[in-house]
Amino acid sequence: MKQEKKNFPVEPTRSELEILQVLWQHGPSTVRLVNEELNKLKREVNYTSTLKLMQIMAEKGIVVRDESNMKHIYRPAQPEEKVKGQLLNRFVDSIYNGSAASLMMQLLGNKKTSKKELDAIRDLLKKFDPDK
Amino acid sequence: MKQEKKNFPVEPTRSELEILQVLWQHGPSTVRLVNEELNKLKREVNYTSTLKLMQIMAEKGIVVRDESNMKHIYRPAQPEEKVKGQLLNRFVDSIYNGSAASLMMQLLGNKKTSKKELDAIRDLLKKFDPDK
DNA sequence: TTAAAGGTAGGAAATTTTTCGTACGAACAT
DNA sequence: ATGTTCGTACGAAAAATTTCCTACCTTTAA
Repeated sequence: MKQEKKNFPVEPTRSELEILQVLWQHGPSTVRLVNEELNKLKREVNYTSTLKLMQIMAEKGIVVRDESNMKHIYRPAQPEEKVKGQLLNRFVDSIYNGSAASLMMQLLGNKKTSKKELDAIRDLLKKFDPDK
Repeated sequence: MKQEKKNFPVEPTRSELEILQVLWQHGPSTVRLVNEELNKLKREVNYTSTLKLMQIMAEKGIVVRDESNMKHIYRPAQPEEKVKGQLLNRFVDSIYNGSAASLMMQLLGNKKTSKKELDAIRDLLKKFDPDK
């Protein structure tokens, strides 16, 4: 086995991340629901493919499942914010050499970041450090 | 072939990204140099493995190589900022549902984001929109 | 001129990730 | 009771990614 029940879970693959997103958005769910969402939002994928992937995720400890009923209910093993934080850290480290400021720079120069978003960011910053 | 010379290049895999990082840091380089950096910074990897990967990247159009000399020189096909911008967009979209503000929030709450970084971010924000 | 060092090309193995077929059990409507 | 629907398990194929072996060419030092 490559990785047991490490405190720090293995990092999700691309497909696994898609599944996590559905779980985050809908809360604990059945495979059926997740699969339907994936087909709706992403690409066409077979039910058993999603099932298999979620089973694997359960093995890896990325999700936890409730088997008390026939329809197993899956939920993320870690809090959403924690997982996202880890992903963000990895991202900043690998792409921006660990510099959050660099990332910000790019974000601000980004066409896709709207005026509204910018304002929201400014507010956040004020709230975070009022004396400035 | 999966993707020709699309204007929008295929997205790099994890390993390919590591190679890009070396190229970004050192400028156009030989396979030898890249391989040495990978071994120094990341994990042990055989010379020909790196070579092969870089050849594949050239095929995909992620990098361009100068074959005029025996020692081929590889360089990123796209400007660093552009590629990073694309990666960032994908990241924000997939993890934060497209909300740069959400990402910021996480960044600010992050232990790893130092005081220094925060100050830098604030400065950036001021420079970006002085009238505020 | 030969051996050693260092380069590329390319096939193929190894690994990881993704997808799906098949088997089989439980629930349910008829 | 029986067939249809809906569920899980699991093996394995398919696809994508990563690694390395081998062949062979060029340069260089002895």
